[in-house]
Amino acid sequence: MTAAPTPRPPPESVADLITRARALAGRSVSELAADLGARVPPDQRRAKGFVGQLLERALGATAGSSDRPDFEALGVELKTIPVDGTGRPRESTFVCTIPMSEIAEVDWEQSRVYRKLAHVLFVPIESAPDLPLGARRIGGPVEWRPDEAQERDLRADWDELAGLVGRGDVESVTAHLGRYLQVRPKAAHSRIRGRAPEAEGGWLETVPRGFYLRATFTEAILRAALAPSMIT
DNA sequence: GATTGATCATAC
DNA sequence: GTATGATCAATC
Repeated sequence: MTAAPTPRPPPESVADLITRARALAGRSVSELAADLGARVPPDQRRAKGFVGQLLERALGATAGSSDRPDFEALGVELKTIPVDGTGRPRESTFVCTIPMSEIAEVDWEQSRVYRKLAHVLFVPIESAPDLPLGARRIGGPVEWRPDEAQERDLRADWDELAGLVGRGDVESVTAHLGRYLQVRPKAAHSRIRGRAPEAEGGWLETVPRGFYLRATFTEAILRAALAPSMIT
């Protein structure tokens, strides 16, 4: 029960990272917080990123608030994902903000979405409205790289959505668009403005937006990991 | 009950 | 203000 924060060295390999993540499976948020010398926030409405940041520390993530992968040397991104009792994601998954003012000059392979989703370690977190933050348990990690079909679908979504923003139709982009990827506001509050292209060639001040993965998509990823051999 | 649009915490 | 980490809560 040491209270001093213990700096974790970064994992030396993907296998090392997964081994560490597996060692956390079954443990509760309060147990992990105690190990790291962190206090579990008393009001979970004000603790939205707490578990994700706790896992970063526990696993030795290096990127901090930079736009690099969480595990820079491995090129792996860490995502915690809240799941219900059946393992179904309870929320969409934030991917990245949209660089609206320059999105027209970016193609898929250069995009933040492509880079962020190239290699992800998902860590499910048991979650329910009536389950206190500290009592939530950490699940087994799921390493994921998009397969051919998944990348094709994500790219199609990105082409459509980024295309709309890039050609000045940002105001017509709602969260209804996109099969697996969607665009939603991403800001501290709705009065924040960013700059997006206007169809007429000028600039429009509008709320900053981000790309999110729909829960149907992450559900398929988690489900596939639980049924590794559906061939035959 | 699922989904969309809005919001919260922290570091720099 | 930027980025990171996300979930909340009003609405469909």
